[in-house]
Amino acid sequence: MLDINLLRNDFDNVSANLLNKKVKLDKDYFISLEAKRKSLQIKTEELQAKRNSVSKQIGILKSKGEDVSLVMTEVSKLGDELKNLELELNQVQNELTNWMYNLPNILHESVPNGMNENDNVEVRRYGTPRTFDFTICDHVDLGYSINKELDFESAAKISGSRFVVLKNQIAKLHRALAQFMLDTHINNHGYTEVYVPYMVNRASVYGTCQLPKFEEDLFKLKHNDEDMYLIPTAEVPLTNLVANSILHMDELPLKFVAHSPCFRSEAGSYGRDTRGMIRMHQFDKVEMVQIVKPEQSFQVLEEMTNHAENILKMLELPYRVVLLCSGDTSFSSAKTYDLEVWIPSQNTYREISSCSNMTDFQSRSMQARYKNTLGKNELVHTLNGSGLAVGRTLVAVLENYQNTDGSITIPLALRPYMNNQTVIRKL
RNA sequence: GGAAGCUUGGCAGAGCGGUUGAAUGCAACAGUCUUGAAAACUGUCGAGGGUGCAAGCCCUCCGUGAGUUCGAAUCUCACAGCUUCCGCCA
Repeated sequence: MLDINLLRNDFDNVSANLLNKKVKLDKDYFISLEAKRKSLQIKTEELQAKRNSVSKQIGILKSKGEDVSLVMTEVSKLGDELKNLELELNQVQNELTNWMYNLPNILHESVPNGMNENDNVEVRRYGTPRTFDFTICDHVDLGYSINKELDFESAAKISGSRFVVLKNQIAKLHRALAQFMLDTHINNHGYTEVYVPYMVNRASVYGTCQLPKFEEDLFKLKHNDEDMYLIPTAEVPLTNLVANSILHMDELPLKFVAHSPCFRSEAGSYGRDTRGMIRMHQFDKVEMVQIVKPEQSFQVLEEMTNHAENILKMLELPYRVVLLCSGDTSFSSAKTYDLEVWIPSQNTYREISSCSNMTDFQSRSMQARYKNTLGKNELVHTLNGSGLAVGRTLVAVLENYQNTDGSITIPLALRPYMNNQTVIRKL
């Protein structure tokens, strides 16, 4: 959530910034609601103060054994008026915070302006897409001809569309990828491994700001009359680890990494990426999260992007780094780099990781703070990045490492995780 | 699923319905002493919000939500979480 004081003091600048995210703020609405809130709050607190002091007087008078009936009748009249005021104030405040929760994060000055993904800026490239001297297959055909180890048919039968069943060598390759990614981030990049719940409560999804705006993207469950949500990314449980806490300066930065399934309803993406396992309701991801001091967050974003890139480098997959333009930067993010891996069958780069600096946007809703050098409580900055999406990495490996005979060469980095197997082929 | 106990500040732990936002201890921070550190001593020290140029003043918060009362950490109800015992279970 944005800082409401930013709007009170500098509405026009905030408004101009958010316009780049294609969000138009209603100034009149905000100003009138704020005015209403202010007068109501002042009146309410005045009455509360009066009630408090009179009640205190009653206590003092009674202890002296004096008569209190006169004061009692005076204060008892306050009751109804106060109750109504409190109710009204509550409504106005709810409306205001609700409105606030629907405003996106402010963009960093280094983010280029643009409408959509066409305006994103390529920052750098790694590797050269391989030239094939035979007709290539996409991962669906490859997986089918390798003993149906990539099995969409079975998944459709037992669950529906946008699910996949992996078997035997490909299932093992999928597992190897996740293990390899985890180990690399733990051993080379200094992250702490965390195992997290795959269902979280409502407060957690509010904490990382997926709610209230993106409810329809989530899978929702009922448990004991309470809403539970399947995590759309491990970012939610990992980041909420520091919700409602005050951290010590020396604890920062916190670096968490988790491997988890992710669940997304993909509402509104009908017809997009229907073939293959690019867009699934359930996919695995290795997620990095960092909790850092505000002044370091943009430096850390560069580092975290490098951490994700290292996985692709070690797998020797061609990719490029893209700085998202204003219109393509997500709701909670101030700045985002996407990593796009080369997908031969589509003859293009496809998103495989997204690294974002959420600045204090999430920490404000989570109340995640640290005691700074002045001894003041200050909101931390939170960052997250995929390191990487395991399913899409599997796609990339299958397609980039395919051979004329339909077999797949296993990347060197993964062989230790595959009993030193070198090739996946039809058995 | 059944039964009992518990839930207070960063932690531990007091708290007869009335100047209690909360004793005390630890931790933390600042200072004195010390070549430096430790110890000792002195002082500061919960969070969120409103208002104000500011100093300050005010409001809210003792698991969560309702209720009783002029007044609730303290009483009532519901729910949740934790601990222990029984049942079931991977």
